[in-house]
Amino acid sequence: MPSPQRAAPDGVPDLTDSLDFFKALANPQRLKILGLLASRPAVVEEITAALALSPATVSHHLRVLRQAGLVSARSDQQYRLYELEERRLRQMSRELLRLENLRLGAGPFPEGAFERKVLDAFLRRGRLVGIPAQRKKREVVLRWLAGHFETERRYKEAEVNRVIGRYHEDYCTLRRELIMAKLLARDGGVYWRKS
Amino acid sequence: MPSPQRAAPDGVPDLTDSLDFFKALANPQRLKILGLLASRPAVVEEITAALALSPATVSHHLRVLRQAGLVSARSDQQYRLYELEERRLRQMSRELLRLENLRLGAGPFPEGAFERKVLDAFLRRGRLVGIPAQRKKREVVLRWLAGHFETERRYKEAEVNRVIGRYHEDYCTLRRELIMAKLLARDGGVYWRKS
DNA sequence: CTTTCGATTTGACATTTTTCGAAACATCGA
DNA sequence: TCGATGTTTCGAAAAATGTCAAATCGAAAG
Repeated sequence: MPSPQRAAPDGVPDLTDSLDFFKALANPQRLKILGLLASRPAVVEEITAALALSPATVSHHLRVLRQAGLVSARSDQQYRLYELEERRLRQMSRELLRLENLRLGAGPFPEGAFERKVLDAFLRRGRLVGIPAQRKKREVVLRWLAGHFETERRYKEAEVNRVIGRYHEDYCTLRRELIMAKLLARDGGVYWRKS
Repeated sequence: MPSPQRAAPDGVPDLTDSLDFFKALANPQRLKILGLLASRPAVVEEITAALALSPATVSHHLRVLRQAGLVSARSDQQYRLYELEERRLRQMSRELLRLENLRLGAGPFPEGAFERKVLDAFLRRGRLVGIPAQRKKREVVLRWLAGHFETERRYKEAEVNRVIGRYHEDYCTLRRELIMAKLLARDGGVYWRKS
């Protein structure tokens, strides 16, 4: 069984489980071992002879494979017969296909991480200390700024200037940028928040 | 592109290719990166912010993923947009299912490796220097010995003893063992090779 | 043209992984 | 019981990998 003690809660596939699986496959000797076992079950010494490795090393590799659920072992006399677990291969093959699982496994994309970083850099005590030159970052700041306008409300130009002025002295540039970014719309002297 | 320069000859899947693939997946950070990219393409800095790693490290991981064919990169302005290569995932998912590939990748089971090792240990200048006590090894030696009898030919007991005697003085024990192992059959005083 | 910014490469360091010999187990044969 | 045999565990050395800071590269902004 592939490490049931750290099963993930409730449908969220455990990243650790997949990780063990891929780690087990991420080694040439272990791939060869699986290739051998794909033909038929075998005892340690046979694998040792086939790969020119020490018994200790082969035993180690088999342990890794066993913990990944890729092989199973039966004791026969003084021997240990290792066998490929094809079910596990099929299961992980399916797992690989469903990208949804990967997505959940890593958690949802932290949509705000980049934004937060930018705002951290450009905000001091709630005020903008600069206007990013980079388009991507500027957009972040502008979206943040637009968030301080109420939706469904119409502003006179002086009101717009005052709102922006709370965060930066250059309300003139910023107001223009907000318009260009289509975050604010204007009709005559009246402004309102868009989107 | 997944390293086309070391494509394996003629249908035999390259073990190295699979190895790169699994190595790329055998790391928690890289799994997370794939999880993020499963949602949507992203630039390096976004991933950096999401994983709390240095840009250098993220860049390194992305290189590994790219060489495994798992992601592709497009240059957009000064940014680099990384995208998940779902085709590659599907392809390897299929690959994983076909154990035949694994089998070929590692080469056929060297059926004689263990046998050769045993015979190496018990043969000196073409003669048996002992009779293995272990069942498995003894069977190897007996099969080898039986190979020196012609099929479809009937031997008198004296002939059997002479043949065995070429390889070991204790033809008596060995003859009995060959019978017990059902490699030789006897009817009255006449022997013949079986199987 | 110079500066800035995002991305990559390089060099160094710490951690992990692979490997083997020696010792410990466990089972079988005598 | 004892000795032999196959396997596993332990300890240590060697190799590979992950990480970051600093240097470098390339494109965009001023």
